Amino acid sequence: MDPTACDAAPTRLRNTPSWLLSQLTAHAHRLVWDAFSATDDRRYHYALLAAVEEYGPASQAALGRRCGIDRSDVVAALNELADRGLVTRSPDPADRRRNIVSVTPGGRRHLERLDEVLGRAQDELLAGLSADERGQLVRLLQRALEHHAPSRREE
Amino acid sequence: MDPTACDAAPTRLRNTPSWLLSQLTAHAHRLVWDAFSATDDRRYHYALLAAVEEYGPASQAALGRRCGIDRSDVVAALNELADRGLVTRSPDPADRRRNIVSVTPGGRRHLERLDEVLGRAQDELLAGLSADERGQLVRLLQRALEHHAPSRREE
DNA sequence: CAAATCTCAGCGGCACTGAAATTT
DNA sequence: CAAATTTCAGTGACGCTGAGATTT
Repeated sequence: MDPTACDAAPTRLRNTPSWLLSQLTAHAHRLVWDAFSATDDRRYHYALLAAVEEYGPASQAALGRRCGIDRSDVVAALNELADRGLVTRSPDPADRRRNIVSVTPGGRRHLERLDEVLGRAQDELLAGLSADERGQLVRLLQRALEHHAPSRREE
Repeated sequence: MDPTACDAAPTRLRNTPSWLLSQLTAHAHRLVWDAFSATDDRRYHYALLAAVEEYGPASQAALGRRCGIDRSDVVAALNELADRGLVTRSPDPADRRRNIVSVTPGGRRHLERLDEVLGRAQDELLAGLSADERGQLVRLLQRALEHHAPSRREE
């Protein structure tokens, strides 16, 4: 029999939100991985570039909080971005514990390229849904996530 | 500042379906992990028990296809379930390449306990959504997944 | 002193690949 | 022969923990 074939999933799984999320997220990760691998990027790279581009130079801890990335993984991902000249790290004169992370012009251009391939991956991911349904899905996900957001504090 | 605080995510991420899915799925995995860890279970255990319970004794390959679990990971998870007496493996006399996996009475009882704690995890996961919205989310996820389902074949 | 930041070392579930042995 | 099944060894992104050094 065809090894790529797929039988119906058990009813328990098919009706369990966390399982459905897991499955669709696995597809998403494959598609995004494929989209990013052409430039040797990973999801953390995109998230950090997007954060520093939108909010301007920030400390590593602040970037990690915005993106939901662990402090430890922020270090590793920024090392790679800095090695490629897409971001720079400089010590914060006002608080010498911190690094100020900035995006370079090359980093901005790189981010725009990632925007394009990521957009195509989203289209493929949600190809089974209409534009209306995609909007519904996004809003439901955002709403569900709000409930799990830790309390907001100032940076 | 509070290290558990959370600033607003970048606009790019907040509007990217794959990122929203990733984030909510991460919460789901944490909640399900916590729910299952009391009995030393993981998601693969539940999925495989659910599959063999619903469709009756089946080969490992068939179980893996139903659950979307790699053949290699099916082996490891079934080893653990069999060690605990929740499933049994016996060679298929009709096709000696295959093992026939069956759930034991203890396995059924175990599955029911997992159903309960998993249900509570789902409630917590979607606490921000109404019952109506939860239904919408489930249907949208199912629809989106159908587009990625490989062609169906007979077992 | 407590707390925050950066860094490094390491862990473990999960999704996956490749290959060997067996059988159809 | 090709293809399917089981098994094992190994890989790597990802989410996370703990600890140390530095600074506030």
